[in-house]
Amino acid sequence: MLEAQKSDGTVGKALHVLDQVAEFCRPVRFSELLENSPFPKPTLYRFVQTLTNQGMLSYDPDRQTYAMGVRLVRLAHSAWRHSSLARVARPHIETLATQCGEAVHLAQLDNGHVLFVDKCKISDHFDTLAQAGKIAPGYCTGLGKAILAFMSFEQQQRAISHQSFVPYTPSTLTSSEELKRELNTIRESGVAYDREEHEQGIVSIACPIRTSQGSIVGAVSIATSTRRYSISDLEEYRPALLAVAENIGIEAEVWQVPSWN
Amino acid sequence: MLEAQKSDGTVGKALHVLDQVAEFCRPVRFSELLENSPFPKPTLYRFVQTLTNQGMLSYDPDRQTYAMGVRLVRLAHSAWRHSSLARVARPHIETLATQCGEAVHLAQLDNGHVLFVDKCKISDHFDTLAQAGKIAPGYCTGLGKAILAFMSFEQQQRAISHQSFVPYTPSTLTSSEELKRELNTIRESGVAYDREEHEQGIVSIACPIRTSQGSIVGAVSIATSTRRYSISDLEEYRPALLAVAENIGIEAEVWQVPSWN
DNA sequence: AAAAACAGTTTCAAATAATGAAACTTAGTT
DNA sequence: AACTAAGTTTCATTATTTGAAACTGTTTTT
Repeated sequence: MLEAQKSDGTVGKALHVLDQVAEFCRPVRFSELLENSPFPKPTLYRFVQTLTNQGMLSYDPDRQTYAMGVRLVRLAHSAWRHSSLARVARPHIETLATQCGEAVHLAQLDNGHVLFVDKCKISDHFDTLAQAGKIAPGYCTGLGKAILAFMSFEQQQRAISHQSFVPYTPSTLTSSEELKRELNTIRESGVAYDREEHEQGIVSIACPIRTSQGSIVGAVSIATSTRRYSISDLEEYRPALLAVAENIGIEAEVWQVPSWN
Repeated sequence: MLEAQKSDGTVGKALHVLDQVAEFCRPVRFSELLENSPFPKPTLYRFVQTLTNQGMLSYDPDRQTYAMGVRLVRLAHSAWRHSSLARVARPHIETLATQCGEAVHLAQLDNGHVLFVDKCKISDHFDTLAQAGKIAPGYCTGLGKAILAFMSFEQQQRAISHQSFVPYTPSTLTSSEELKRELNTIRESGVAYDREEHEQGIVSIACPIRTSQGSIVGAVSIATSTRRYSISDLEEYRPALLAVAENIGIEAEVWQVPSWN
């Protein structure tokens, strides 16, 4: 499912180990890593040692487990400031969140997955940091579909092939054919919906953030609970959402946020 | 000043390049990197290529610059959840921030530098994410001195040797001797002060977060502006601060947050 | 317009570091 | 005490990294 090392030598392999540890979403033992690893025991062992030395992993001697290291949060600070849309988009999504009183999300795509780079919800403003960096699937979220719909054909093919099509809820799209049909609709209308496809009771309206040349850099969405509003209620914010996405796109271009085209 | 690769082979070198890029605090050209690099041109070139392939760096073709890549924010999400004090400390520092109405900071030490892992200020709650992962010097911040004061002798020596002793303000301690004297005082009193040593007009009171075995895991501080309060006003919050630090220490132990002892 | 300077990229043989089967050392069971 | 599983080390083999030098393309100077 996840892969990234076509032929990037030792460094690529070591980074793959980092991904593996991250995927566990909890501190993990060496033997657990070994089971899911393409590398033989001593090789994996040395990678883990090196990464720990380097502060990319941290080792808990009591529990004998490895977790992601603090050095990453230092490095990511810089990433967040310079390579993500978040810094540029922050004021825009704050305004939008205040305006509609719902959770506003901002995402980029990272290797086929929707990467949340910022979140803004007026009622619980302390959740932000815990959310940034979180990943969600591309095929069953508003943000993901909005991004996928506006990629170039080759990128889209590649990204679609990375999707797992796990049926999270009854409304989840479960095949690349269904997804492609939906993406065509989205490309025409300019807006994507999440109709409880990822989580029961959560719906959202999302739209792509693009540069003036039309290259996709990310997506914004407004999410809400079905207990409060329906999809059609969210329609109300459509113009505001589109306007925000456009403004972010323009600013991102000026600030030269890297896109993937 | 920064170093981390004793002998960690190719992977260590590649990660050193990442650090280099991060240090620039802005998108950087290959040639700029080369000037500050211990590696010969083709070697550095290949590292940068590999890291870009891997999404650890991102390349802007228009400006021909490299910046930290989005993959880092994904990886750091996991780091923040599992290796940092932040998750455990969050409720405690929120309470403290509400109580005193000033900015509360949480830090760990990363290679001799104070690494902000969380920040909580009631009046501008959207600054959090932008702050997490930021680094500050250890010798001239309340948080840094609180951590340094309670390290083992060997660690302290190593950490002190990493300090630059740049005189940010007239009150900055500018030699290891002065710093060591101050650290002794702090070790006795259990509290560290920043008397406008890093930034003119900003003072803080900080105290260490330790496990029951006495090993240091981080520090909490309350910071304020001299235009509103003086150091002696902050004294008022000393008991609350100490209590919060103790509680975080206890919880961190239960949750097995990795320490550096 | 030619020449020079510069930034970025490729080549290739030598040097070095990574590899993994097997052996070994612990720590935890039966 | 014997057994088992997890973690660590060894070492000859193999594959990757290395960097001087050469090359290409772009910009600046003459």
